[in-house]
Amino acid sequence: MDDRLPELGDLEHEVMQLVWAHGPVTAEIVRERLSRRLKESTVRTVLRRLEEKGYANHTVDGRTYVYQAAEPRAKVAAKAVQRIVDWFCNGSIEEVLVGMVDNKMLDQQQLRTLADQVAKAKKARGVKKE
Amino acid sequence: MDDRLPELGDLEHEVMQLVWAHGPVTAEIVRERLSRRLKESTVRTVLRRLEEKGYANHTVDGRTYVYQAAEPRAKVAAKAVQRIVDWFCNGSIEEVLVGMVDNKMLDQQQLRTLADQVAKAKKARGVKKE
DNA sequence: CTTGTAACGCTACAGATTGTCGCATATGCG
DNA sequence: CGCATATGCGACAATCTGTAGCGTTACAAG
Repeated sequence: MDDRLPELGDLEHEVMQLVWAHGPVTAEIVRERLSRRLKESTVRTVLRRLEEKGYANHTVDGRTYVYQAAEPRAKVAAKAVQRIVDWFCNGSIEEVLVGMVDNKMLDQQQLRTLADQVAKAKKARGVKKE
Repeated sequence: MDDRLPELGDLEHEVMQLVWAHGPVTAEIVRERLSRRLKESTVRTVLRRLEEKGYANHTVDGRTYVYQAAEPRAKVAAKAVQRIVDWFCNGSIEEVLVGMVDNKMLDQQQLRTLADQVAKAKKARGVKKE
């Protein structure tokens, strides 16, 4: 339930973005929305590999495969960040965040807002647990 | 000044960790401290590639190359995180952080401590800046 | 100046990824 | 029961990475 998802290539990433943003999709749909114009088989291969990697699932509707994200985007992003943190620092998120502030990527006001937002979110759904 | 550093392989990463932790080092030093026992040429290749990728610099001391990190670890980590954020979300760090909280990777207390720490750090050295 | 030795970089190479397809195959619809 | 079509599979080239062997160069001793 906490497996390390493999990294994605550019195309794979673009496809996942579509899946996340557009909800359940077919290879055809993805193909249309994609920036570059590719053959269907190409799109299918990517979708299949995405599923192998654990990023997506598919259900069958008639003879059509419908893909959807296996995990919400935010969760995947969070895991990715967690990995960065583990990799570089001693798992110290603080160090990283401070680094971001140092690099003007995030200011303290943003952090404060964030903290509140998080607290609120936690209270809102953290209570009912799961 | 804000170039996207290429990603690192496992060995490259381990070497960078040594460089960051151990300060200026020679290929020999790295070789000794490394977990796996490799040939010197292997270590040198890695160091050279690390330099090509912009992670390290080297100066010459006599006939010996001395490598050191081009950028502090925290900064690189911050950039990596920033990339994740840009890649996955709309650049919304909040979304990612909230996701981390949702996944029990970070609790609000930690966030609060962090916020304080950041504020303090900013006051300490942020004042003399702009 | 010649030569041995140590420190370098260059080139290679195999294995894993990733982007891209062509093609044989399976299957629902009319 | 055929046909059109949606799928998967196998392939291939380009890259990236781990790992080295080797030829080259520079400095110190003879």
